[in-house]
Amino acid sequence: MSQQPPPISGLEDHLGYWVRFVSNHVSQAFTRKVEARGVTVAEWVLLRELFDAEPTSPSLLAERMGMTRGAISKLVERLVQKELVARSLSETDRRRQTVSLTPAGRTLVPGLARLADDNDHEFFGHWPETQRTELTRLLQELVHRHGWKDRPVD
Amino acid sequence: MSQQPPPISGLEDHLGYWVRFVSNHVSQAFTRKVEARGVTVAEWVLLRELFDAEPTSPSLLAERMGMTRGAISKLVERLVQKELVARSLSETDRRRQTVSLTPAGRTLVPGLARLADDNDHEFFGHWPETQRTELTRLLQELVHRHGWKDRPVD
DNA sequence: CCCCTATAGTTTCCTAGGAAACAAATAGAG
DNA sequence: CTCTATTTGTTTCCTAGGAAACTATAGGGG
Repeated sequence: MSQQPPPISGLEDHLGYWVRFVSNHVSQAFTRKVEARGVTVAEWVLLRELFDAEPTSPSLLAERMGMTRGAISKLVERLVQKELVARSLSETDRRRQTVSLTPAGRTLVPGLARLADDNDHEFFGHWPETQRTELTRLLQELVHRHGWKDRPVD
Repeated sequence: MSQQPPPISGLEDHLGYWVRFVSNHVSQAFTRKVEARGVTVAEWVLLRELFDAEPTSPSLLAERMGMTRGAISKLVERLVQKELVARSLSETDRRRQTVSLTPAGRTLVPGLARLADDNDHEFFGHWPETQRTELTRLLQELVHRHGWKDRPVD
């Protein structure tokens, strides 16, 4: 007949809290690293996307990255300013454009990929291989279960 | 004597990528839930903070939440507008203020805590208890190892 | 052909938060 | 006591991205 304490959970009581905690810090660290090369994380993702699938249209990039076309439009414009990416207009359909890496953009990607490797190693490198694999598997399973298709940007 | 393929890692090759992937989606889902109650995630964190440690100063909130004083200033102002939080001025030191929950604010917190519970259950509830505990332990270990003290907001 | 609709990309308006300059108040050295 | 340094909170300026309106173009039914 004792009274229950009111079950008001705290911030730390959720797994989502800890995932976000780690994610934010890992991301912020990566942000600092890439910004030292003059690029944002979203720009890195777009560049890496182009590296494999070039040329592409802004709409496809928007879909693949899970961003709006408006955001992609501005993102591409910034990269054009930095001369890492080039836009070209379709001749058959004048609505369409095509986005591709400039030589400078293509040259930049491997270095950025290395930064991502470093960042991952910095935070997770102390875990045994099996640990990392297991965690990756769990998270991938979650992503697959929910059918999420975008790229995590920001 | 075969040539090595150039080792340019892809986005999915990093554990940080998968952590961010899951974190973003879990967070976005939570954002939608709390916004249906008219608050943002940052506001929820601040309210939950006050619920246990009231009254507090904006500076302390900034420190505990890992945000700038400027951001807290605006955040508190928004919550004052929504009448969930009240500011009061110190009499002994006229620079200082004190922030506390209004009755409406205090009433709101348990419902929001329930939303957080729901959200966590929605994404992680299908895992066995041991799985969740193990993952939480891993992430907490990481947080502790790096001495991170802020609250993950956003 | 003409009109209606759909599509591609852009632009405008809005929000949240960081950085840094700022104002007001206090503390502390002398 | 006074002058300087520090602390507290605010404000201004800036950035990135979403939502939705907008422009230009293409496609398709009649």
